[in-house]
Amino acid sequence: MAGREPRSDAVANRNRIVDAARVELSESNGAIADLKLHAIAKAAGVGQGTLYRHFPTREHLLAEVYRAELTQLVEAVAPLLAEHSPVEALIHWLARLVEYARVKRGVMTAIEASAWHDLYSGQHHRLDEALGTLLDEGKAAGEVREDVDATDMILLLGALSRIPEAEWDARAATVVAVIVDGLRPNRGARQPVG
Amino acid sequence: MAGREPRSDAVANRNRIVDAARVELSESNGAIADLKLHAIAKAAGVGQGTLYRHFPTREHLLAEVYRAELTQLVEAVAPLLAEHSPVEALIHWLARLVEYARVKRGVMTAIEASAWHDLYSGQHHRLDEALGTLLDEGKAAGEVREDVDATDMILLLGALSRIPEAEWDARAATVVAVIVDGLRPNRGARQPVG
DNA sequence: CACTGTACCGGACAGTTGTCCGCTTGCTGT
DNA sequence: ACAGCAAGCGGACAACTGTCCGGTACAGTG
Repeated sequence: MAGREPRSDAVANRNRIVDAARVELSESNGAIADLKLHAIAKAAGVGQGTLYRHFPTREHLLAEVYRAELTQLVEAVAPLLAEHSPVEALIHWLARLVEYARVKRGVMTAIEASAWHDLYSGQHHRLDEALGTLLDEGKAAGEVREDVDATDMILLLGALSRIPEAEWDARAATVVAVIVDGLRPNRGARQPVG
Repeated sequence: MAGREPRSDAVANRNRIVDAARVELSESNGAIADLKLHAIAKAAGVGQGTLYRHFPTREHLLAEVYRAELTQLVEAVAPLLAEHSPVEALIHWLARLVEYARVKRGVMTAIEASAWHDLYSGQHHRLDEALGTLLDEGKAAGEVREDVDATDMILLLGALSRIPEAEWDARAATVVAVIVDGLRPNRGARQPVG
């Protein structure tokens, strides 16, 4: 099941690619779309083939660059749940997500794409689990509607990744507020037409 | 303000481009990303330059292809508002949007991109107006929170465009339901952390 | 109808993404 | 040590997007 240890040069190359990406990203000031993969490969001293073998898509690379942030987000769930009610924990967690994304907009892209893509490769991304846990606790407490799952949340939160820099402060909070309010258990008031 | 009448050959070319795009789109069965602009230009018998002059981005072309559908959606607002309460009108309208998008997934892409892009060119897309009207009526009736505007809705509805074909039926309704419920006036229960 | 300017045409071209495949190199067993 | 081999490398290559500009032809004018 475990396959085999990766070769040492493969590991080294992988690290150099991520480092190069991080540098490019900080130099271009977080403009995700401006990442030139060819340039990254060159900066890392590897061929494009190597880059694409390690990171099939630009998003996989992004997710790796932001792994530290994503890990922090995942690990923040447990303490939040210990201290707050499920829904409050979710609200706090989303506030933290927004705060991260405000500074490093790339985080949102990484979350959206990586969690989504991993879903389709049949693996559970840790972020799915984080969101899933928050939602499940909320459902158990009767504070969250039953028909929403982590994937739905990722889809909805994807809206954040398309807020332009200049409007972030004005819109991010509103978008999150609408989503959170929409998670309330449906008391029959507003069923969509059948 | 009106500039000048477009030249006859320009009009003819524009039409042939849209027709060619429609054909390609129906042959590739609605796979938006598979549209090869080069191929469309060739099929229309024009150069790429001509294509790009008429439609600066792939989204502009898409919006034109789906203009009939978009117009129908816009024009459906008034009668819905005449017959239903604002929120019910909105719910019906969204149901209609989902129904369109179920068959022609490209509609969602067209809506998202064109409305969004037009917003930034300072023009009001008709779809913005449609959504804006629905929201404004809802606000006036006290049924919709004050802090949401049409742009927020477009951002949120963008979630629909990223639902994979296979999961459309399972997720579209849920996503819309969450958004609609989230539009309720906030009664102070779930303010995001300040 | 000839004339002129200008809106428009269309393909060449440059930049980027992503794939492919012959060559190289680290690992493993002897 | 050393040989064999699979994992891995890297650049050539193909595909697509979007730009640029010399040439074309439409539409007003005399």
